[in-house]
Amino acid sequence: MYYTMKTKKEIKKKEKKPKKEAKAKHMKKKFDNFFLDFEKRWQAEWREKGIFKAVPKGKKFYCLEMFPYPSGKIHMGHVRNYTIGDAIARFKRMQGFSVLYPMGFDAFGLPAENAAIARGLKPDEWTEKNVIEMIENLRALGLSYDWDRKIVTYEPDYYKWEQLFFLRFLKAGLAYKEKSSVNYCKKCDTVLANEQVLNDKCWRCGTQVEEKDLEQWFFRTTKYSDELINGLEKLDWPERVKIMQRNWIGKSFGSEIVFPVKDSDLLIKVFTTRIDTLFGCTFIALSPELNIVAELTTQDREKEVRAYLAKIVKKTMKEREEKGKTGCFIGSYAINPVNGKEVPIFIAEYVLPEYGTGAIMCVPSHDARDYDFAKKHELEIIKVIKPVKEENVEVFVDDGILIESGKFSGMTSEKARIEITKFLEKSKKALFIVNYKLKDWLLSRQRYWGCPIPIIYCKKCGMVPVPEKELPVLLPPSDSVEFGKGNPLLTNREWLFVRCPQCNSEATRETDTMDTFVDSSWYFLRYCSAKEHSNPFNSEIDFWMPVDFYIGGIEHATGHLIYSRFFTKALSNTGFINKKLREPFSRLVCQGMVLSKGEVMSKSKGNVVAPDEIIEKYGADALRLYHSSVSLPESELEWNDKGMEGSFNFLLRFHRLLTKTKSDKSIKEIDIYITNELQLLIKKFTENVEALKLSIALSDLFSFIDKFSAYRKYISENVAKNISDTLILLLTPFIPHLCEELWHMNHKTFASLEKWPVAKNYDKDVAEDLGRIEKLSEDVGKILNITGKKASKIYIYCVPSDFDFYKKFIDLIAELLHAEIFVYSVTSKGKYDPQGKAGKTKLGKPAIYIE
RNA sequence: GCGGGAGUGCCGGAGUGGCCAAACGGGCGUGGCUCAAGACCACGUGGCUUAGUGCCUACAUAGGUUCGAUCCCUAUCUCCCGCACCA
Repeated sequence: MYYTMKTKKEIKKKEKKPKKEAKAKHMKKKFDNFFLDFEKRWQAEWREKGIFKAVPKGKKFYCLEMFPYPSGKIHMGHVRNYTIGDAIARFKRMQGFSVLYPMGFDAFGLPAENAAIARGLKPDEWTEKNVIEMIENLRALGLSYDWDRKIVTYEPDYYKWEQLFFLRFLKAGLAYKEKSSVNYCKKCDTVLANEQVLNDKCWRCGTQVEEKDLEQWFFRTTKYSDELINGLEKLDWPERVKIMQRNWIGKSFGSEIVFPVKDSDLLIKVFTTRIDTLFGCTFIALSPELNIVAELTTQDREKEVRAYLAKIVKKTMKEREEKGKTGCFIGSYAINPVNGKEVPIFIAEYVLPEYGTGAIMCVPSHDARDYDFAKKHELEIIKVIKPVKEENVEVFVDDGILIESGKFSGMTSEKARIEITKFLEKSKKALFIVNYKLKDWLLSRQRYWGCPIPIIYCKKCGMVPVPEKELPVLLPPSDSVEFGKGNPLLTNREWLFVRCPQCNSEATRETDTMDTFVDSSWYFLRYCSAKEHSNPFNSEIDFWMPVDFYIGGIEHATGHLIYSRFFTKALSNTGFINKKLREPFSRLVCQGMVLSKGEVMSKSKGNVVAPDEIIEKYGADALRLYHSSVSLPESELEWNDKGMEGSFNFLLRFHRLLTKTKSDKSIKEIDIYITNELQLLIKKFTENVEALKLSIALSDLFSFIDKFSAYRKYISENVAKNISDTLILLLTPFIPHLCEELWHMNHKTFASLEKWPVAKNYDKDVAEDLGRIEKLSEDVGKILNITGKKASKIYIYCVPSDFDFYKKFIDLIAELLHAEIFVYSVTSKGKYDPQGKAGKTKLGKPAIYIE
């Protein structure tokens, strides 16, 4: 009978009985609340003693998390965000910084109002209930906030300042009202800012937005377009956020060119970044929305133009963008100022009314869109740019060398852009211009649950600002308005009708309220002086600002994080805060999402893991540890029940190691070694936390604990105590409750307020010596494991230069290996290696023989 | 289409020129512990090999730079994210 060769392992596997069950027998006992008990106790203790109060003194550190919308219970995303923030706040506090670490609630907003309509609740009651519940949730996590600085944005004490800012911005020309085409969400029954429209849909409910011509309030964010771009350079922010903001602001350098219209006094201005292609311009395209379209339309084309416009009106912006390149000749011709060429004027759906001048010069030879349009409408295509290298493309859109361009032929595109503009500038036909995609911030909302805009409309005086001393304009009580019938503020006549502050005649209030993003654009400033009642800010702001560490989700990259930067600049310019304070957040970190089963946790996907349930089962420390040890803050975090249990088991192990183990017999060399290793741990751990590599810091610490645990019985009590204390302190930012509990057993103080451990010198030689001995015992262990022997005598054959080393540590080795040790120099190997088996080794490693 | 990022073991995820067959955690396997138990401890977990060891093949794929690459460069493929007719 033939048989196939099997590896040792396979044979071994087969021989073994198929046992199991032993493990499965462990019945899950009910959690006995050991951890929960002291977690609650310490939370109460911290609160009673007020140990996390922020006091402006010495070196400061402002640690901030994006405050939550009070939707009810906190979710895993919050836990992740705040666990990281709290670890940093605690770490800095222990390093001796005065730390401002506040929390508040972004309490105004549509969901509260919609809940009111849907469930027959009042927005204020609903919100208040949620705030209370969330505070409880946050407390149960053991976060070290200074709750005295809590902000809730629906409180008049908060929003009255917002109204004051609005009035001053209005005076400074930073706020204005204007009629324009705006995005309107039917479902939310309000207009939306540009930033709140995603792919033509409402960011909140996903409804297709409509365009409406309405009179709306705006903040002049575009005033700071340049500063918003340039300021990014100095900020310690994730590069991707900076890129998103740069793209959003969309600065581009180009030229504005004037095209006179043939047989007319009218002029058409176009914006282009490619004036170098001007000689290739074969038509002009206007946005159908432009006013001059009517004037430029000739009689013979009127019918077609009307028909075309009627067709366009029916399309949404999105459809226009997707469908492509329809257009219509309107009869007039424009004159190219550089060569006098007459070119036809079209209206075309792909020309955006709001960017540049709403009119473009079209060069089908060097622009893909113009090319498509020209093909469709059979227009002339003239090549005026030659590629530097031969290239075989239909439409060459890159820079190259000019041809067929009069005296500019032969120039590079780059040079020609300057020269052509300069040339036309002389006759006032062109100028250099910078264009931005950023638009002003539409801040008014036609809803109830927001900060009222402090304006009054008088029949005689027109628009009148509410006098500052009459602020705040309070939101009328929620039971005095009607919901679900348009803007609820219109339904309360008592609130709506007022006297004009100037002439006392009949007047009405502005019924629009402010976008909730206004509330979140300055809350970080208010934390600095949350208890100040006579002014929005006091001198503490100069101490705490700017925020040193800001953590939150990436979704705010082009919304909140631009608005806040705008607001800081505007407040600085209107004198509310220091002139020099131009940027609110020095360092920004965007934490990754929390995933479950490969997808973002969300109710609709049904993969939500509720933090409060986890806390009930394992305690807050275990949950916090899981969040900080499983992946780096900026990466995504995959939820894993087993991993969660692993974090919990670590707490058990750590607790046991520090409270239940004792030494049998102390060995001096081990004491020295482990103390030395501790120094390395402190150094690396501190560096890693500083660099926000929390999971790496913790994995180093876990390794150290394994080692500490392995040697524990040889470590003298006073050394072990020192190590334990250090470990407790290092872990305090991560698992504060357990650390506080363990610390309390031997000290009267709070671990949370102790000094962060400082590393002493690390001795490499000490580590190397012990490392060699560890390697030796590892080898011995392997041999014993395989042979099943018990070591009674161990022979070590080493090179002559190592002889002294092993001789020196012979007692330690004997102790660790529980055997009699014999050390021989390898020169006499043959003589002392009776079995001839111990000689197979490489330089530097001793040969071992075990009896 | 443009811009950004990433591809490492059964899984999550470190490492970013040699100390790496690869931290730490999870899973799995083998053995120990048989009342400190909600567990714990030891060893193993690419292939072959040895009483400890050594060798080979690996860090998406294909090339290149280098004495030497998971790490640098080039191309390709895949995935994720942001913007999207911005003139």
